[in-house]
Amino acid sequence: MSTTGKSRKSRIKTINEGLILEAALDVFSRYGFRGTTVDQIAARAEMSKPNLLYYFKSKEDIYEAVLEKTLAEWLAPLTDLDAEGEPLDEIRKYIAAKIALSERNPKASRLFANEILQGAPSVASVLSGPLRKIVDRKAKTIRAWIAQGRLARVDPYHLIFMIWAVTQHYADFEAQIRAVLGEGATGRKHFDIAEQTVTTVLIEGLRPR
Amino acid sequence: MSTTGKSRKSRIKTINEGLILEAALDVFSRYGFRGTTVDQIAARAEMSKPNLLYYFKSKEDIYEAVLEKTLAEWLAPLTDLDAEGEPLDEIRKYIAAKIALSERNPKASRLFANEILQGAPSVASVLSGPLRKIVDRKAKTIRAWIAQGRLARVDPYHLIFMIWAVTQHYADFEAQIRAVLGEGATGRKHFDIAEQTVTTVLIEGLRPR
DNA sequence: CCATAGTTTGATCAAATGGTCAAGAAAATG
DNA sequence: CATTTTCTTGACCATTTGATCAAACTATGG
Repeated sequence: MSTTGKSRKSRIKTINEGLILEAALDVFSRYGFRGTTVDQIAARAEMSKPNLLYYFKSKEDIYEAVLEKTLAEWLAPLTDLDAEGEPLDEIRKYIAAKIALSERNPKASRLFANEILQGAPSVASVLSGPLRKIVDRKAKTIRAWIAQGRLARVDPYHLIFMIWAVTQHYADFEAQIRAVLGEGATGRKHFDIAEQTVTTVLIEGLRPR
Repeated sequence: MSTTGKSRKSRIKTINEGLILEAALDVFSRYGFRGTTVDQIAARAEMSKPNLLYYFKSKEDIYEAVLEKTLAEWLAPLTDLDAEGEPLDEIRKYIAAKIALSERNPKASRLFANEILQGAPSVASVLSGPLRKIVDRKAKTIRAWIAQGRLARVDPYHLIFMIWAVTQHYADFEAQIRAVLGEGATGRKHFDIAEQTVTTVLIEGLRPR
């Protein structure tokens, strides 16, 4: 979509679609698909409901759009795990990237969490298709590292699940973490400690013995 | 309204309240409070909607009841972490207990996850009250273990968060795990590998150095 | 400054939803 | 077995919700 293409988006259209997707992420990430109303999204986007439905035909269309936009970013870091690199370094980098993502865009994480909690009705095919393919590939990489004695003997799949769990937890359970640490526990310092703790335990736990 | 005591519950009442709470856990754990309808709960409980509302005044009443019933069980294992025990053993037991809970009652975990994702509107006071108190106490225990050189130097709070994350992940993200591992990956074997992986990495990662 | 394409909204609709109520059916009680 | 209490439900209600539409408004290119 450039200035010359056949279907150039008007300025207004671009802006409004952006506003809608942003508002939709806000609401869907909190209440899930069924718990969200179109009025809520429209209100957050400061737009009338019919106007919102002028840009997206239905609530489901909005959901699909915001989910797709989010999913790519959310799953990308795993691809960067490099078989040629030093195993513990690669894993450390992966953890750092995922925690950074949780800090920068927690709503994306929660949107995804909500979708999975509800049984992944909209992304089931992505999970058992593309995602599974990447994970299978990376599992092979990890297995190779283990065979070379450069990593502790652990199940590669569950290792990946563990990393997902501990990194996304900071976005998904933010409310709980804030309550336990006290409201003052916001900001970068808290994420730094989190990353350091997670990294230390996992890396030491994965060191070959 | 009784024979002896001041408020003995009739057989039918006991049975039906149980059916309702079970059905409610089923639906709330999947769709969250806002995404759940009273009709859905009534249908799962094989009961008419007015009849259901005869036992619980409102949707919110049902939610509070099922949440409270679940919360106690869900948070209990942490209490058992014993300052007098061997640190790595205690943590191993705690992990085992939490994973067992995820396997036995994944819906409870998902109910809780949904509540937290939505900002913990109904359990905020529990989180910043009783839960926080327990966690503070256990954090002190962990700190003492570290001071005695019996545990690696990590932040106690984030260690607890890590354990919550990796154990509850198997319940909360079940749909994703099934998709990635293939549908055949159900059953106890898969949970055994999970527990072994999680335990190995965390325990080795926490061994004092 | 007109014409066309793109944008916005008030009014409206059918379906879904949380909740009520009166009246009937079943249990418990004496 | 008569009566009182508990339980159950069909019918109903006010709101909310997803979606539509015609009419009005605005941007923009010629």
